[in-house]
Amino acid sequence: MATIYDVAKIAGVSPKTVSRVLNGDAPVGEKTREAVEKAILELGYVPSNAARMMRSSRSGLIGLITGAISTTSDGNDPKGLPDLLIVQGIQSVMSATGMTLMIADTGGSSARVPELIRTFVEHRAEGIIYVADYHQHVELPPAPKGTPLVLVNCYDDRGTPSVLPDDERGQHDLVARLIEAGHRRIGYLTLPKGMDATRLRLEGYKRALAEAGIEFDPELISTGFMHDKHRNSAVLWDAIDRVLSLPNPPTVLCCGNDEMAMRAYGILRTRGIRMPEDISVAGYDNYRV
Amino acid sequence: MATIYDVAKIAGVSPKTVSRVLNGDAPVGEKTREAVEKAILELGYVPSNAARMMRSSRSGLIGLITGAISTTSDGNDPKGLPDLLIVQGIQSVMSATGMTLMIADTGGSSARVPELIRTFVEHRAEGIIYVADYHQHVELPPAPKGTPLVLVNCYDDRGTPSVLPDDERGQHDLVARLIEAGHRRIGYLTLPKGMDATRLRLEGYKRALAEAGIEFDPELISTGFMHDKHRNSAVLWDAIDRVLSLPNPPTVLCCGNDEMAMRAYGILRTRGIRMPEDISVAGYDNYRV
DNA sequence: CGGTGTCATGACATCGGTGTCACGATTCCA
DNA sequence: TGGAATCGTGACACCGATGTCATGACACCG
Repeated sequence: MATIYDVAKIAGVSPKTVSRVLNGDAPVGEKTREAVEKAILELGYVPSNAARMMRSSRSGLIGLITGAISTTSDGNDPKGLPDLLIVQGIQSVMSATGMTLMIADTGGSSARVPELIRTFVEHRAEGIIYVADYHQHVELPPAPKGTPLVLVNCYDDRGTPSVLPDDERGQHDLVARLIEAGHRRIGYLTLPKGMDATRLRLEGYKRALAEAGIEFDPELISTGFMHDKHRNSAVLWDAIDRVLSLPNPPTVLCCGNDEMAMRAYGILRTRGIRMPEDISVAGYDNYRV
Repeated sequence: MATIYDVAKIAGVSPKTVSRVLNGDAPVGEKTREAVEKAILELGYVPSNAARMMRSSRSGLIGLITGAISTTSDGNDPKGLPDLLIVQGIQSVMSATGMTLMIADTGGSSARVPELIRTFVEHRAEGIIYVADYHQHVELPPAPKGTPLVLVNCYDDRGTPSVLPDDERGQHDLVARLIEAGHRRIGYLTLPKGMDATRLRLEGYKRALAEAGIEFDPELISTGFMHDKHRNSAVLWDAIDRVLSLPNPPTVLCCGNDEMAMRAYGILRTRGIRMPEDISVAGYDNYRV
């Protein structure tokens, strides 16, 4: 691989002058510049990032750790946000900034995260982003000081900066809108218990009810989704059964994610229930099929 | 960020000895090793890949360019293979080899590929892999010699090594099996014309017929899928209509991808046609919902 | 007991760029 | 017209690792 010295020799100038042509950080004579550019093309010279980085101690790298690549094609996980879309967004911002985004996938096991962080630190990444599969609590090794770490879709105990979906607010707004549309009995098929999103959204649901002066009826709440995807259908059937057989059934079913909403359509239709005449279905998430 | 000199000073040894502890490439005294390891922990020292790379000229990096991340969540593209799965496979091999995989996404525009290749070359990646969305022909800038380039799901004119799905063989085997199962009239709903996969699979279809001594009937072939996803449904309806209204309709419908197969199920059911009593449906692809 | 080999370690050069400083040649302004 | 500012360029050191070679201390062998 050609070096800046090779280019300098061919162009008949000093390496430093070649560097100036490359970076445009100091004036260079017209003829000199042309000679250098010709030599660069001739050799197919590409500067070494490693050498450049050593001197300037700026790597231009941002590390992104995610499980998005290995988990996404299995569309059955309970997800808070489609993480691939997050990655896309980050990617587009990066390319606009001139930084290089290094993406590393956990391959599904979060145990590999520390190892990946270390690799990024070895490369002196100027920042590390960790995008979790779904809204959750995480335990990461302490970020080496000097390298900012940002958590997306998750948070830890150390107060590391994080970007989180506002599940409480989102659910609140949805329910508030349903109330505004005249609904008083709002069934809610939740995500599995124990997930942060589940808890936060339930809080949002309750707050919206409280604000409208409607009493909270725990009978209307049912878990409709499991981590174990094989049992999902049965669980959802049961949950829908339960709320529909109430003496005073809900006029709308609010679903914890869009996949549930899709399935609920099917289940309700199978039972001969018309939408939206008999009951409405609302979903809060972002799922694409 | 701490350097090897800082560690050496604290441990009271020379930098070279620290290097030896890190790499284990020469014997180091027991007590010395302990002192060095203690100093490393104390400083949170992580060796700089850039410096290491300069000396050894081995980057341990493999660059992967793909559009998988930005295009996949829109599940309506005609795909030859689910490229995310390919990326996953590569990732797992890499982590087993101790190499670091740098993934860069094209953000949908293949025009960004040369730029990404350059970035990888600047990082002195030891190999570059380009994974295309679907089986296709591509035109890439010449790979800088010394850096092996591998194309996946695509090929060029320069004879660059590539990994391709064997569409001809796969379709042939599928059709051969259908014939074996007793089918003689095999309808085929193809991918859009002009795609390599379409052409190759059609060849496989014809070869299987020829081998069984069945005459090829162009009436049984119909394009059932468009790049323009808005028109997909209409096109598929028409295609199915056409083949079903033949005087001698097919006993099985072979679909160019699994999405088509899924939709065909729906369309056929809507028309009151039973499967597999009236007609069978077969798909060849790998699509997950 | 001298010579040869292994062990443990350090001095020094080197990888390929860039920051700093120096220097001659112009240009400019008072 | 003389001193100052600017331009164009090169010499040199330096970033942080590691390869090469040298050195001193022992151990072993005949």
